[in-house]
Amino acid sequence: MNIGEAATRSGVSAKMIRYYESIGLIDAPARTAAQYRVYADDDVHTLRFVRRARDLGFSLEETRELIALWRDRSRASADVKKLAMAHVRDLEAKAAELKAMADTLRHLAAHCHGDHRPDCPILADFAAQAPTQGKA
Amino acid sequence: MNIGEAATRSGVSAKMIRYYESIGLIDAPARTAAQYRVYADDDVHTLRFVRRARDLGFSLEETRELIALWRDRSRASADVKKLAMAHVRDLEAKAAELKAMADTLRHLAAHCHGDHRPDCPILADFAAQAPTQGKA
DNA sequence: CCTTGACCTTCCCATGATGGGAAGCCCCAT
DNA sequence: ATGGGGCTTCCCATCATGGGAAGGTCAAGG
Repeated sequence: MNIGEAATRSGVSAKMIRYYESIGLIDAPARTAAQYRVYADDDVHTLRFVRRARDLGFSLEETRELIALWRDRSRASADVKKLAMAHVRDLEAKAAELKAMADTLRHLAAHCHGDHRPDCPILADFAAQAPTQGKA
Repeated sequence: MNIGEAATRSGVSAKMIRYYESIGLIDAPARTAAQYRVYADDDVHTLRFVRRARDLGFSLEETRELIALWRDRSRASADVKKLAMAHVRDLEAKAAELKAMADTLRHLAAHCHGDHRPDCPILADFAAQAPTQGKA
């Protein structure tokens, strides 16, 4: 099949498929005489694997490692689990960070009248002195 | 003061100060005869405002709007609150998304032995068919 | 057989925010 | 006057993705 069909079937855009090939994340497929890339079902399978890893927030480099582990029949499941759990901690840390920002802002907004008056604790906070340390 | 001191005092790197100036987020400061940028206390104040907005996850474009609102004494606090709450929802949505990924992965990892054996439900899930729809 | 349109190819550019580093000038203290 | 640190501009890299141009290809229908 051509790249368009592989894209549709895998959920990875043709643009990205070419890119993944260029960085060596996936193997270069065979070509027709006219240089068209030709994919097999197994390639689509790999692309879906990549898609799933990306959807779960793994970087392309991490995805590269995951593919290697996937291909390596002799790897221990502990290796995979270790990588996965490290990523879980990353994700949770980032989520917590975003949540903290949201909470701070929500708190500031709660004290903002939100009416026609100009006074606003949100901007007042932003404009307050002290970068991080206390004491200007 | 020179850009280095403004950077230290505001918590914004000299590199970023120049960048913010180049995109018109902040005003171009006066220059010495030797083209050195000269900042006043008020400029540091603005830079700290930007820093705070960035720390709370606002994009530079949103920060631009916030500065405009900050400078506009006649704006209604409702305008600020609206922008802030929209951002809070953004942050919370992103946090929830990351949390969902983490939960999914944590769940998969929970079923992974994590020992010397090669079988791993994590990779098995990644390699499973079906992109998003059910049914291959 | 030729046209049309959908598909493919490569190549370059843009995003958003930031950092790194080079080449060259400037300023102050010793 | 010399040295070192700070300043200037300019270009490049990151990370993952999309947009689009210019040109070749293939299949279907007239």
